[in-house]
Amino acid sequence: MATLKDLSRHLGISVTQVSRALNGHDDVSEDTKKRVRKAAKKLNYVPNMSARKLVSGRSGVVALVQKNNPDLIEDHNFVETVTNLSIEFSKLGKQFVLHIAPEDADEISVYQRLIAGGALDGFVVHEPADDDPRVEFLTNNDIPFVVHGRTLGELTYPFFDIDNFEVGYQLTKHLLDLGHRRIALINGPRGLTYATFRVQGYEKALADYGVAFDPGLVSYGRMTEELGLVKTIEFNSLSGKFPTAIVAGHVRIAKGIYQAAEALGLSVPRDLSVVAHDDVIPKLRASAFYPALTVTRSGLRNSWEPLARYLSQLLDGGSVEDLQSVSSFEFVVRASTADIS
Amino acid sequence: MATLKDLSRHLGISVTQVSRALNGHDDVSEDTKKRVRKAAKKLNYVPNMSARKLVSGRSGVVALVQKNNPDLIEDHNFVETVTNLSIEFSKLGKQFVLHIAPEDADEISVYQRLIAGGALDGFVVHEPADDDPRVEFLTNNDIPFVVHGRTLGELTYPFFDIDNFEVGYQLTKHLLDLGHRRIALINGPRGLTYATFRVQGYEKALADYGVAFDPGLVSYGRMTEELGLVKTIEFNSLSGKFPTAIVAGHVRIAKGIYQAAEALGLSVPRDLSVVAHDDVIPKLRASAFYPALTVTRSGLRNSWEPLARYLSQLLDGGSVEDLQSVSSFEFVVRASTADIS
DNA sequence: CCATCTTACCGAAACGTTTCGGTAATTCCG
DNA sequence: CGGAATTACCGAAACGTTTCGGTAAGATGG
Repeated sequence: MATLKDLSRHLGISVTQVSRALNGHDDVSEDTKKRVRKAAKKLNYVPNMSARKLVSGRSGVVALVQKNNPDLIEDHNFVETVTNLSIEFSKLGKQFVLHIAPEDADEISVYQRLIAGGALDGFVVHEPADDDPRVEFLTNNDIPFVVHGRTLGELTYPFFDIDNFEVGYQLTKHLLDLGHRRIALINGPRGLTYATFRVQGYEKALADYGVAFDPGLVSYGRMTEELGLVKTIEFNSLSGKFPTAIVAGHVRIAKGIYQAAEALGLSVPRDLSVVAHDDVIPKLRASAFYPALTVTRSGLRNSWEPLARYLSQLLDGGSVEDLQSVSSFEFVVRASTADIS
Repeated sequence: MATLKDLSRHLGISVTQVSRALNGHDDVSEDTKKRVRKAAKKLNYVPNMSARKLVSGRSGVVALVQKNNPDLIEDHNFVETVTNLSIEFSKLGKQFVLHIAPEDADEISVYQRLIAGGALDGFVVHEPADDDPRVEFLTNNDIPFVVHGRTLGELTYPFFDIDNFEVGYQLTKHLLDLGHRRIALINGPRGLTYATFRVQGYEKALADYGVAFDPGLVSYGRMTEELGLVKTIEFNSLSGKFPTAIVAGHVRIAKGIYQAAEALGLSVPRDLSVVAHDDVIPKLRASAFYPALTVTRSGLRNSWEPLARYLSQLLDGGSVEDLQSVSSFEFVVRASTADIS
């Protein structure tokens, strides 16, 4: 474990110059920089993080805090988020810590405790709600964070999101253009911003086509196959009001809808049109559905790199405006919708 | 961000005494300790990790290093390990970092780099091989680590494992007792210690019953449904040598065997007996198989807590002998085997 | 040629904690 | 009563880094 002092002694120059040389400051001659770098490599020098952190006040560690729950490990979305953020932050030379808080913990106080000791520099906030208390807390306390998605309030923080209003709008519009008028929506969990945006897009499309909004045709829940299955069957029990088309918040939900249709003896797309949003999960290909599923497509995998980068840049003093993006999506028409006009 | 100096000033005693009071040293009066603790709470004092680490040489961070690979996120076992270790280390007040190394990286140098900066205190080694280079490296360099499983060499490190030799032995013996003589084994990946132990147990049982060992009846691979399916069908193409029973290294493999049996028109257990080892994965219940699967059972979930604790205790100077355990398992007889004697 | 600027360097302080060595004041014991 | 032990405290140094303020030596310019 060589230190700066070792290098200094070895090279016959001051610790100051060694430090500045390695950090690329400009009041060190090129020649000295070269010599220092060579010696550092030779002596296998690695900067001591704790010391660096002590003086800079930074730890180089970022975290995602998640309340524990029994289904957490089964939550494919969550697992993918954690794994990929871990990879991306590794690339940026930062440590990414998953901090699981006890199920009954007050999340806010967990953030407080973690930040206070200087053990952590910032956070990634996952699945934000319309009016998210975590975002409010972190903002008020000037704690650096980045959001995967966004809240409905003022956007004073870095985030990466896709245009979920437009997702809801386009999926619904596509069905309206085909003549559908009874269109159901099986959305994500109520209160999460992406679900809110999607239902808003859905409502706007209906309004643009002069179709009345029927709250009975909108349902919310965790985006699983089961949700699609159960809700579709529930829609069926609405006597005489079964929708001719369903917008699904996720390909997984659509899978459940297909199952329900089969159970109910309905044919997709003849009796029921289905569209969904596709996050591009490797093991769940919308194109492999039978009939192939029409989707808005926007790879979740494109979000990890910007998320990690945004937080990193924020910590390096980047300005928030440069660290926000709303990514777009593709519309992929396949075989799961019928023209009934 | 209150510091020790703040507390010292506030209480009118030296920084030294404040530090010692909070750390429970015995040359501080009970009265002072109480006052200090109260003030610490009041001023919302949280020790600065970087400073503490700088002097102690410890960072409070432990890691699991894993080479990236395309299937990593799909690897349920891996994900469960990471999530649960994260939870357990959180409980112990340590940060657990998952460090994903690039696919082409030299794992050893990753360890070296991480440990050198003082950023990490120790490692968890996952899925050890018979003669694991990571274990060798970490041992030689006196870097603290704990192994999930163990290697074949000298056990000079903390580990938590189950008795996989006995797993192999008991599963095979059970089939032998029922009169089976052509018994196949579909094992985990070749070279991993648990797979090695299991095949040794399998061979020993055969030997004890005077049955010749046939290498053609043993196969290795990642423990997936697909492996069970493919290998069973391959066994079938061995003309006239189809086994009457199969030992599966994992319930998932057994699932594939059941599928293959169905495809081949074979009935379990009439035409083919099946036994497996059961890690007790929530979504994969051996008792829900039809026919219900006979297994050796040993919950993977019982390993996280000891693993985290062992590493923690090792870092606190615990002696290795107290930090090793080979856990046992239950034998659960169900309906997947037939007596053919 | 003198003043100013630039280049390349250095010493010392600072970050917040732990710990080593030391010291008064009190208690104990024969 | 006098020396030894015990109790409760403190100052200063140390961990390894960054950075602030300063300084010589040489280059530049009018």
